[in-house]
Amino acid sequence: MTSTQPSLTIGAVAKRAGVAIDTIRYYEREGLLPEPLRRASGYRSYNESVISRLRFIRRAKDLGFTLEEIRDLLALSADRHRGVKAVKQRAEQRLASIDARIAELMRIRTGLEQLIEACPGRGDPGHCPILRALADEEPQA
Amino acid sequence: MTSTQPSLTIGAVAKRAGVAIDTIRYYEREGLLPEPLRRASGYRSYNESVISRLRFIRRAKDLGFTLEEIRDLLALSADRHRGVKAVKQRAEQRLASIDARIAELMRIRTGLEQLIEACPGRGDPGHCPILRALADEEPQA
DNA sequence: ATTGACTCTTGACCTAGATCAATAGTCTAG
DNA sequence: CTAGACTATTGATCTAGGTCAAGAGTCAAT
Repeated sequence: MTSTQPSLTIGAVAKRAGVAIDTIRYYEREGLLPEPLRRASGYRSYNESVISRLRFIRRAKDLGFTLEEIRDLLALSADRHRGVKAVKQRAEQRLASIDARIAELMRIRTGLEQLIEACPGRGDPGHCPILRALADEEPQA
Repeated sequence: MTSTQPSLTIGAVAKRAGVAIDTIRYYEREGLLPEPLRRASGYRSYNESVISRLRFIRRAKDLGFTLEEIRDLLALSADRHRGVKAVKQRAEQRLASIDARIAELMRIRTGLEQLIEACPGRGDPGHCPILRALADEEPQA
């Protein structure tokens, strides 16, 4: 209904989407953005849809998707009906890898916290549990 | 007491510490390992202490310290008395940044999980909440 | 003495996701 | 019409933490 073809320049797109011009060209090279129309001069000519696609990319990045995964999501999102199942699967995979990363960080966190609690913060480095844990005096065989 | 100077080659050190030869030379360039003695031939000649230092580096890496932070820790650990306080502070900073990273991942996790739960996994992509959230139809001004 | 394994240095290459520089051409307001 | 802003392409650079290759020299066992 309100579909116009305003022919945005790359600079205008960059400003409205909040990304750098170079990033837009980079995404185009990487296949995350379709090749835009060109003016006679060679200038890229965009319509409004590129703005929402750039926002899609940013949101997906914020959710921890890599650009490669995002390229995949974009392809799936264009596949009516068949795409939805695959998109949900990708999201579930992403969730699992986030959970794994959180668990790993929690494990690290626990170890580090115990060391900090046990360290008096002064005195002989030989008695500092942090340094001792890192050095881990191997037992003399 | 049991201090010998076995004059290890870089290959023997690599094998015993479980790292690649190139990694040892890289750490040396980066200032994480002291420059070792050399034989007349130019071969690096190590004593046992480099093994525990390499283990120190690996453990610190496992705790999420960057090589730069580890270089700092190593310098502090050599500073008797004054070092301990600073080491504890570094560990506390590390803990804080781990906590921040966990919190960020939890936030992402929550958002993603809600989308997954709301997605039926089939049907029209226009109704898939994951795709809708990413696309985020901007309200027509 | 030879041979095969080891080591030396220098410098290039890798991932990911951009960012920047150089040089040339284009657009637009006054 | 011109000045200044904008855009084009190609290719280099950056971070972090290494990894690899080439070419030359060394060591140890036979």
